[in-house]
Amino acid sequence: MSVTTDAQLLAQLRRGVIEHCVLALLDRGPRYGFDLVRALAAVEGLGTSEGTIYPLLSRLRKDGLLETSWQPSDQGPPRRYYELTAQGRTALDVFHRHWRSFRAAVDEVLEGDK
Amino acid sequence: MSVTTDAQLLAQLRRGVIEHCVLALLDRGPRYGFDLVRALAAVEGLGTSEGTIYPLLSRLRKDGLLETSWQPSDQGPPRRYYELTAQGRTALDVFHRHWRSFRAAVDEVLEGDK
DNA sequence: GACTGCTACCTTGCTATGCAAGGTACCTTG
DNA sequence: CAAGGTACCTTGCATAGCAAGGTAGCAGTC
Repeated sequence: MSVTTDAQLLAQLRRGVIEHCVLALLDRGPRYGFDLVRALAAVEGLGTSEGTIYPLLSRLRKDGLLETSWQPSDQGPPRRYYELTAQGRTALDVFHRHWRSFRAAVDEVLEGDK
Repeated sequence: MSVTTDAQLLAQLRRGVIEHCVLALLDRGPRYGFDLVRALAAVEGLGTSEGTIYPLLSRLRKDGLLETSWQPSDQGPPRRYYELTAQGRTALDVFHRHWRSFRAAVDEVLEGDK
């Protein structure tokens, strides 16, 4: 048992990145939760589920990184749109820097001396 | 409260990567736990503690990715050296591929349309 | 109107795992 | 023998992804 599967491996990688991928997506314009799930699913390795996204969006809102507004839909129930606050944009910038240096660190260890 | 701190941000990033960084380090030769902690601490962003490493090494050993042997030290208590098994090397290769594609996915989302 | 299916929201409970803190023990130096 | 560094390991907590389940609006079909 255990012996990390591919799925688990990716799940672990997503951790701590998804949050900021959501911010990055919202940096391009407002979006609603269900749509974010689809957008992430379209990117290999970032696919996730509603059980991940909704609690995440709640948290980001509570932390003041996102604002929301309900809007009716042409076809279906109303949607809750999320958009970045100034604080959210700052957090995204901070992450951006961290990501670059982190990525380099991992590359360094992985490629090492090969 | 909450509002992810830099430390927490990095901790989340490390998740799912540390495990394979350890494998990568051991791919260059056997090493003991305490030394791995120091080696990781030397890489910006990958610094972690014994409370992380020892349970991790145990798990990897249980999963058959590592083998261990006790060896006396010149100065101090005996050391438990870890080295990769064939299975461990395979796991490292698998991760390597995942990492590259994951890294590209995140870059794509982050850089997006800027 | 009732049924089906899609869209869209959200919550509960489980699990994995990083880490601070604490504990044990070996060895050397004074 | 006391102190300090090295080295091992465990306990308990907090976080966060996710499967599964729940609610409800809307559209099309019979």
